Amino acid sequence: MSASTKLSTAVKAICYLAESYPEPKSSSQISVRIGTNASKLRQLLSMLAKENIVDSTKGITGGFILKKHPHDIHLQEVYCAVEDRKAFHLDVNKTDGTIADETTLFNNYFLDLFADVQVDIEDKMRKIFVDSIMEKIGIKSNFK
Amino acid sequence: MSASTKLSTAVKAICYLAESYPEPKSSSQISVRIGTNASKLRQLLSMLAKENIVDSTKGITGGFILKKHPHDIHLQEVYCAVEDRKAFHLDVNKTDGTIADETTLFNNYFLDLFADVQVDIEDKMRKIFVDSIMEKIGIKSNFK
DNA sequence: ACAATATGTTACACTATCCGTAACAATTAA
DNA sequence: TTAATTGTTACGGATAGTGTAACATATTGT
Repeated sequence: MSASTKLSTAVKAICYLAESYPEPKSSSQISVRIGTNASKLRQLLSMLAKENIVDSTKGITGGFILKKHPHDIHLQEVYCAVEDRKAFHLDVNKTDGTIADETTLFNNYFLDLFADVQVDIEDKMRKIFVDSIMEKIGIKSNFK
Repeated sequence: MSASTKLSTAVKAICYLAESYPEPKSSSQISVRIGTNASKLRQLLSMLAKENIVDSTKGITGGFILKKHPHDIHLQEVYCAVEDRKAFHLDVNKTDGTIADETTLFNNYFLDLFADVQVDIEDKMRKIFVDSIMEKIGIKSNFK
């Protein structure tokens, strides 16, 4: 899954869990609602569980429930939870084995620039909370 | 070529042309210098030529020369010259044929957000000029 | 006029990544 | 014990990235 797809899919799932709180929802239930397949969804949700954003229980009555208030979940933490690589990763044409030549200096310059961009994006995402998204979409939260 | 690779490669070529100005350099000369293959490089440089950033001449004594002062070239215009798609494109999980449902609302929200990010990035790039990069790398410009 | 060499463009194979799906062990509740 | 769920891994098909080749076109030098 690409980074941006992971983020949007995870947020969709979180919003659905907020709406249906406190009823646990299975991965297949969520998948039919938000249009992703259940297996990939479980991958995302298990990562969210490790960051204590959702809770998961196995067994017949099991499923996922929201663990954190939508007002306290911002996009950056969702992103970091589901994306192992550096967010919105950007590439440069990597040089061959030769040591610190001019091309390497260029690459380092652009890697620094792209890292800066990365920081900007994360700062932006840190200011956006799930409850504001739900409000815009028109979904009511039943959390707590 | 990925968007970010195109940008960094194009800037490398521009810096090299600024350094060797006004001597025209062939795509193969540039390629051995910056470590990309000549064919892909010609693709980038022909796009830069269409935006009047470089000039190209055919024939035995031909090649590419810089047309614009490094102080007047910012990264955003280089990017737009070499990238046809929207810069730093980000994706959402596109919905199937069904019309404006909840998932579509979500996707539109995230597409808007990603477009915002895009604007931020371009604004950042608009403030960075090639001459400042050359200075940091340690390349002297012989333009004009 | 002709040969040599450059750009500009298209195409192709190879590779890596993305995406949906399946499979299965571990766990839990009825 | 049985059924259903999570958590994880793996796999095939599709898509995109990458390096290279090929060739038409244009231009210079002899």
